[in-house]
Amino acid sequence: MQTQSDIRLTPQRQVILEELAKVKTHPTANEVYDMVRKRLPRIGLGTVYRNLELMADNGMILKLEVGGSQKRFDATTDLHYHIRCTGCGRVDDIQFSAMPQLDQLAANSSDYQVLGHHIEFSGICESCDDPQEAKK
Amino acid sequence: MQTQSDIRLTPQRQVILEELAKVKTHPTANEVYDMVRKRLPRIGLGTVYRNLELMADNGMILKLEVGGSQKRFDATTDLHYHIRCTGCGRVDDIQFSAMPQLDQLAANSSDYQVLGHHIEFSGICESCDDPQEAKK
DNA sequence: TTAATAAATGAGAATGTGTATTATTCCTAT
DNA sequence: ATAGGAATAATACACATTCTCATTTATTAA
Ligand SMILES: [Mn+2]
Ligand SMILES: [Mn+2]
Ligand SMILES: [Zn+2]
Ligand SMILES: [Zn+2]
Repeated sequence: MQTQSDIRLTPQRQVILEELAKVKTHPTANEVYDMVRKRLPRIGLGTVYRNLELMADNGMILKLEVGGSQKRFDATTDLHYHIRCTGCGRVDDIQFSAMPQLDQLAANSSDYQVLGHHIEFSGICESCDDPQEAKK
Repeated sequence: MQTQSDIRLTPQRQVILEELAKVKTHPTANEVYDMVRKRLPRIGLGTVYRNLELMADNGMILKLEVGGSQKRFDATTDLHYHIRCTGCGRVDDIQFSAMPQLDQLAANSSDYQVLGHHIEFSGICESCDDPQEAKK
């Protein structure tokens, strides 16, 4: 039995992990593809999707199913929350400490076996808040 | 100025609203389409999408951008939280009281103008937890 | 009431994200 | 070196959602 299964560290997987770890932007699969392609020009988009999914299943990275039409990925796997700009779609971390005790509350008030939770704030980021700034 | 703008209550919109209000299941656009079609057999799927979107923009209903590949809709607009079954995808309400003060916390720890938040729990629903039950 | 104008609809095409298929390449273990 | 299994690249496919536009329906102004 292993949740952290022994997945083979192919060159593609290594580069995907490294590039994802470099950024704090919670990139989409396509954005990861673009980053990775600079180092592995022949990699396929399917490989990126397949491996991001696989790494998320193995707990090596997080798959964020936030608002908007695309899933996003996060190299930081400890429980933390996010805010999404309704203007431009960017996703940033929210720094205050997580509240794992919420899971117990949810378990008490439902018939589910609760596995976890995520909080997604929405708002307007600095660039979108200040159109003058953007025009300059 | 009106957030709750004066949207015309066409027969299509009325039926969409009524059918959505009937259920507690947070249906997808397609599921709403199926419900509505029993009363308005000639309605177009595009009309359902267009009006669900418009009603959500006007605060008449909620659009839930939860995990999974489809958006879901909710006739209950006051702040409350949801849990999604990772087995079958169903979405239910979580009954404990909302925490609007979280928005202030998020505002303090970010550069965003915070507009709101949503909490999505994940877990296993009763039917999915009990395969025997499902087989019967 | 009627004519003009505007808004909404229905049908279907188009877009975009993500998944499945498959032949080929790459590892790994004998 | 060889055989079996795993991973990849290319591409086809699925499907949720949006877009386009001709037609219908509602509103407004004579
Ligand atoms: Mn993060
Ligand atoms: Mn609800
Ligand atoms: Zn923004
Ligand atoms: Zn379930």
